[in-house]
Amino acid sequence: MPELPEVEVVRRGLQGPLAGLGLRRVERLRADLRYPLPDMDAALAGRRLAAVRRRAKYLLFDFGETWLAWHLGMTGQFHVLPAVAPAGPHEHVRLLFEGGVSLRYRDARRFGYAGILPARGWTEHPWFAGLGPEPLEPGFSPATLERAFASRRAPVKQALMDARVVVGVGNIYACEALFRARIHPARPACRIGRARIGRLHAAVVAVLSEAIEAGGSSISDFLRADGRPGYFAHAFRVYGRAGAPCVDCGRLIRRIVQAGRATFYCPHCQR
DNA sequence: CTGAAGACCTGCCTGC
DNA sequence: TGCAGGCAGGTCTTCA
Repeated sequence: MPELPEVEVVRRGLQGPLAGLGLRRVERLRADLRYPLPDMDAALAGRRLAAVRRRAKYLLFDFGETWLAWHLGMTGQFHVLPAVAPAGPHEHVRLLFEGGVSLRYRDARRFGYAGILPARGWTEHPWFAGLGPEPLEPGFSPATLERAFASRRAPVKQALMDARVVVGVGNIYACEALFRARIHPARPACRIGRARIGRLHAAVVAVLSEAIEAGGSSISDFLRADGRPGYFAHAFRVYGRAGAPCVDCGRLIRRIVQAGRATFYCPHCQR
């Protein structure tokens, strides 16, 4: 499901209803998702949720000294529901807060995963230690892209999706950003000049910001925590549009496969 | 070191 | 209608 905009939209949807609440109990409806689930009840019951944060595509539930990190994988969803609400399909974990509020985790494919981290030093955890800058923070600049691309012969699309270069850019937004920057997705990263790197940086920032503003992209099963869909999918210019006319030049959008992932681009506009 | 491919798992869509 | 096949937004591991 989610790239950075979707995770950020989920974060904002959870922060309002949950921040400040004490956690009573955690129920696991199965022992593992992608990895074995930690004993969240032992680690967190009785603690108060200070805030819901985000790093890359991970949600970080700040319970003071102890944090809960959660990755949604492809199909993970969080829903805030009354504690008495019946379990939805593929519901695997329930966090029961005070006031009859519960947070439910649903995940059809079970690619998601969760871990308990100490608040001090969480950035050293293997999930976070090697990550590149956040794309919407000052640490991400044309200069950081230029450095990261300099030694890379891989196609620029794969370099852009590499979390060591910049976090949060997945398959959809990589395609969209490259279209906006008019760069061919198969061009080797090291063969992109400074001017085009500047355009690509601006395109990444713009497309992610617009997607967050639109509430994320609901392609198949992304839903916000309140159950509403996001609307950015209507704004895709190339993703999922193989055979349809380019919004700029009218020629047909093409689909290729790079490193096992579908790539959509305009062969006329992108060079 | 880099890069490509496979694996994880289920649901949904297409086409026969 | 039924079923096989292909496809899906992310990451991690393995292999060349």
